[in-house]
Amino acid sequence: MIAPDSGVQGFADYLARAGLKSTRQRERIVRAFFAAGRHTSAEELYHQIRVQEPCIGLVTVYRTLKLLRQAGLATERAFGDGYARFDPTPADLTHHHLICTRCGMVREFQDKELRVLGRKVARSLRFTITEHKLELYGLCRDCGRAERDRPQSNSRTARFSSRGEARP
Amino acid sequence: MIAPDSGVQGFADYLARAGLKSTRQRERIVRAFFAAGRHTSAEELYHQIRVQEPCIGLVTVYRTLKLLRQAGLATERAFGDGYARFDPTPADLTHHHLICTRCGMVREFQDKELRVLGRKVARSLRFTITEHKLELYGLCRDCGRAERDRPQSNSRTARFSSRGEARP
DNA sequence: AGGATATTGAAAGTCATTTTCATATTGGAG
DNA sequence: CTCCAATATGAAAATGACTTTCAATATCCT
Repeated sequence: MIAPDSGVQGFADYLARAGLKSTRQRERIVRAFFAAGRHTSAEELYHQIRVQEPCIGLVTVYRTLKLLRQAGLATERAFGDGYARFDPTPADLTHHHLICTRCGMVREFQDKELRVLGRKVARSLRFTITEHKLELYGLCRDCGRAERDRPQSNSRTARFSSRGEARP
Repeated sequence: MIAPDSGVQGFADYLARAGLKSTRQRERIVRAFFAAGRHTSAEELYHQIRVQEPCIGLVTVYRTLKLLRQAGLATERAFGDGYARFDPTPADLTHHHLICTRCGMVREFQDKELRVLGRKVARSLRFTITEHKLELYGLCRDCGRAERDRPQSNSRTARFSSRGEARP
């Protein structure tokens, strides 16, 4: 595990190393990012920050998230709802996702064996892993039951979920 | 393994079951999809089909791919280059991806243990799996070496790759 | 301080994908 | 076979997440 603010510090280090400047906006965005938990979208971050600090642009949020990714501190995900979601990378290494294609719920799980296996395979192919994505799509318990009762819902545009993911 | 045309047949069944109509366009698109191999984008399919059959719209390709997904015959992927890619679902169950974030190369690999483990975990969470995604992001051998020689390339817009993935 | 260099945000642009809508096709009922 | 209601099609327009442009501003090295 990693201490709460080490991500913020890590980003500062990255900026220094890369000869980039540290600004008030970047600091606020990065702090909000690490405080926000997981599966955060750019827009969500933007609105959270705007509450206390209206003078910040969505553009800068996007740019800072890109930097976080380049620094290896953020992992980008795509669950199929059209938004890019970001996770702090350390968490990334310890959890995976089950995504219900019916109700959109995202459930996390951990499995050490899976992680170890993944690394082993990658190493044997001489690949240096920086990010993981294990995503299993299917039906959660409730939706699985519902589907068995009333099969073949021919609903239009069953585009995975759409906004509002279920959080633990 | 599954016979070459069983996917096409499976789609016909799906249409019948769902009360949808079978058309010349859908047939051509689905046939092309199953013939195309893996990681096919909508645009690629479109152009392949246009060669022999100019009277088909990109819109219909998108719509048919959505149906294929609803039928459980296609799996959507997002490697980070901005395109949605589609794989026939049976293949999906037998291979995973290593994606180089520097040169964009996509390499497939298989690992039975990984698959079995994933299923086991999902079952223990009472989740019915329909699709898999194990994607490992990092540096391929060549890029890993290059990166060690000339570290911290602060290049603008290192947005994963961009078009033209490497195929085996 | 002073100035080269990087950063910001508003507005405009991009681009894959979706929606609209008028026209055409399908397939079951009669 | 013919009708016709329901479904499909495609061109054009819309959407919407994300990026680029550019003039104004902030950072930090000396």
